[in-house]
Parts: sequence; structure tokens; C-alpha cells
Amino acid sequence: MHPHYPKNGRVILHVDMNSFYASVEAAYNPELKGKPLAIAGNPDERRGIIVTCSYEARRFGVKTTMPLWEAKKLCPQLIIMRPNFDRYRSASQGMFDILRQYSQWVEPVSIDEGYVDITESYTLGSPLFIAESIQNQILSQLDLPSSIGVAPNKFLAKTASDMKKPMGITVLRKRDLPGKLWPLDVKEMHGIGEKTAQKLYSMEIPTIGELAKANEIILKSQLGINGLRLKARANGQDDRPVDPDSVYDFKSVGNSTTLPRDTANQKELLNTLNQLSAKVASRMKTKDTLASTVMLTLRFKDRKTITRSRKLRNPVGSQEDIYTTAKALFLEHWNGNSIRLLGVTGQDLVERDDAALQLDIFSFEEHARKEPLYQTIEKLQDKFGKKMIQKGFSIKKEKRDPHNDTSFNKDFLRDDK
DNA sequence: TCTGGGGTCCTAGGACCC
DNA sequence: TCTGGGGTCCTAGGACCC
Repeated sequence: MHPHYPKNGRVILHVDMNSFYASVEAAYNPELKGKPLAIAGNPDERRGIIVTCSYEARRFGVKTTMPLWEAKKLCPQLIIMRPNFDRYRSASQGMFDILRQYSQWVEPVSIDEGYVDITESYTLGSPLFIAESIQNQILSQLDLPSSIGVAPNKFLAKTASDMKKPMGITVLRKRDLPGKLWPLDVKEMHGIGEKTAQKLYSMEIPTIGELAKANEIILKSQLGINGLRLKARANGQDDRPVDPDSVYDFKSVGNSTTLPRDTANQKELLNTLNQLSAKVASRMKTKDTLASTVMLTLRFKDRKTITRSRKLRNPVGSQEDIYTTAKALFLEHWNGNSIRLLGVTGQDLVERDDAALQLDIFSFEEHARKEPLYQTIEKLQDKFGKKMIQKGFSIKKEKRDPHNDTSFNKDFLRDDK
């Protein structure tokens, strides 16, 4: 299935779109080019934050996740737009279509970045030539800037694409590590966030180079197996394959909302919960999936957040079923304090057809206890047809072929991400 | 005037089973 | 009498990423 691993290694690209949402808006409306532009998630100014901003805005100190009011203070002439997800989705689709012209081994990571394994694409030119060609094509066809990392594995490719923005191409080979990677602060490393960086500092591991030669016993005791993985990455080791199928393996579907104001009004909260359940149900329907577990998220006024979940005997997909469980969890666990955010998530997802089958086998067992077996079999024959029953329920869904599957864009890109 | 919304993966304790 | 060791499932929380 996956490209074999040649003796002389793989060639992986990581393509990362620069300030994607803002760039797409500027491509739609060229008057926005060269101006400080920010996309803000929430129209409410009190709670709004910057999702993406142009490089011009960054020059004023505006950053992603910054509250809107703060950004305006730093840059009064900042142009603020709401997100237009349809535009971003179609731009993303265009970008991945371009990548697939160079290799079938394309793994979308998010709406604006992906990996390409070009090990077997050598007939098209050198890796650097392919990277330049992709970058030029994305710019000329979509009017969008990107950065590309070229490396022997995913981690180094990801790290490389981050090194030169916007419109950079960076090659990162193993022999480049001492000069280019090891001098960097550990907090620059993908996979190390605030907490882990602080732990590493206190262990006197301030740079990626120190991490690369750190004591594994100590690393494991402080950071678990993640510590060992980080050390391997720091040494340029990463054998994760580029997997075009991973996009289908979603594990959960959730919707949440920060309320316009904190409230302890039960009716209002349940009403919101109902709306969130409807969103989750409709998204699960387009993904043709059911949830075996429903999770409720509550964030209180002080931002303390709790989750409560329940595994169900039978998977659910309807708005009513999801809401019933979410509501029950809410009534069981809400302490009456003011709520800032509510969320509903479906987890343990199963495909709809498989779920229906499970249900019927379950009811088969139920019925078999209560009535003569032949009656049950007759009923099931009515339902499935005689052939299916004779086959003994061995009805398997065909495995999807991602390279010949037009539902790709529907599933992955049409869903708000 | 504080800090959105969508996810993934890992850990850890308790229940339960053999 | 007074208690092993291993495994899985469920639930909750935390770290991280875009």
C-alpha cells in the first residue's frame, strides 16, 4: 500500500499555506493586498479572537488567538473580516488537487497543510525542482502564498516548512541538523508546548540539541514515552508514513459555543445544548457515522472546564438521541454555576451500515430468547432478504478507495474545520 | 474588556474478569 | 485465612496542534 522504503530514504514535502484565511480573502479581493487584515472567529467583540492575520498586520504585533480589542489597540486601521469557510474549503481543494498532480501519496493534515511523499516522483525532476514547481503553481493558479519543507521524513519536513515564511522553500537533511535544528530553543519544536518546554528548562534542556543527547531514563521518568519520541525526533528520526487514508479516520465530531454572556438560566442552556446536538447530528449524517459515546463539555465563568461522557448500548446519530444523552449528562453534573461554554461531541464513531447491522444482531438475540427461533428468522428474512440471512450476517462494507473516491472533498472539506 | 472552536493522543484510576 | 498478576473497558483530564 504505502511506498516501500528505499535504502537511500524517502523524500517528503510539507506544504504549509501562509496566513491561509487572510490570503484567500486577499485573493478574492485584491484591494485587501498589502493591508493589515485579520480574520476573527466571533463577531462579538468582547469574546472575539484573531484566527489568522496578514503579514502586514503581524508587523503591528497582531497575532493569532489575540483578543480582538487588543489587536485593534495595536493596529487601529486593522481590517477585520468574518471567516468565509466556503472560500477556504474550495481554495484548499484546489491546493490538494495541485499536490496530487505530483504524487498519489498526499496526506491532508488540516485545511491549509499537507504532506506529499515524492520518493517515487523522481521522473518529474529533483525534489527542489518539484517543490518550486508546486509553489509556483499554487501562486499562479490560486494566487496564494505557501512555504514548503523538503526532508527525509515528516517531522523534518514540517520543521523545514516553518523556517522560511512566507514563500520559502527549505531543505532539511540529516547533516543539516547540528547547524539548523539543534541550536533552536525546545519550545520551537513541533510537539513541545508551554508545559513541556517549562519541564525541559527545569531539566536543564534548553535547546533541541540538548534534547537530542538527553538521558533517556530521566526523559522517560519526567515526560513518559512522549519524552523518548521527542528525543528521537530531535535526532531526525521519524518513520511515520504519509497516509492518504488518515483523513477518513476521524475519531470524533463535536460542536461547542461560547455563550454571548455567562448564564445559569437552565432553559437557555438546554436550548443551546439542543442546537449543538442538531449541529453534531447533521455533521455526523454527512459523514455517514453514528456515535457510541456522547460527551458534554461545560466551561464555567472562571474558565474551569469539565467533560462528562456516557457510552451507550447502541450508537446514536439523530438530534433527539444526542440531545437526550447530552441533557441527561448536563442535569446530572451541572452544579448550577454560571456557564461560559457548552459543547456536545460524538465519540467512538461507527459507520452507519455497520451500526444498523449490530443493532439487528442485538435484537436477534433479544428475540431469540423470547420466541421460537423460526419466527425470528422469518422476521429477519423479511428485513434483509433470504440471501443475507443464509450468509450468516457476513455483510461487510467495501473498503473505500481514496484515490478513486469523489466523496473525498465532500467528507473532508465541506465540513467546517 | 482576557483568552474561539475544531480536533488528536496519552495517562491514570477504578471496575471487572480470569 | 487477609489476598497475586495480568488484561480490558470506561471515564476524566491534560497537553498539544491548527
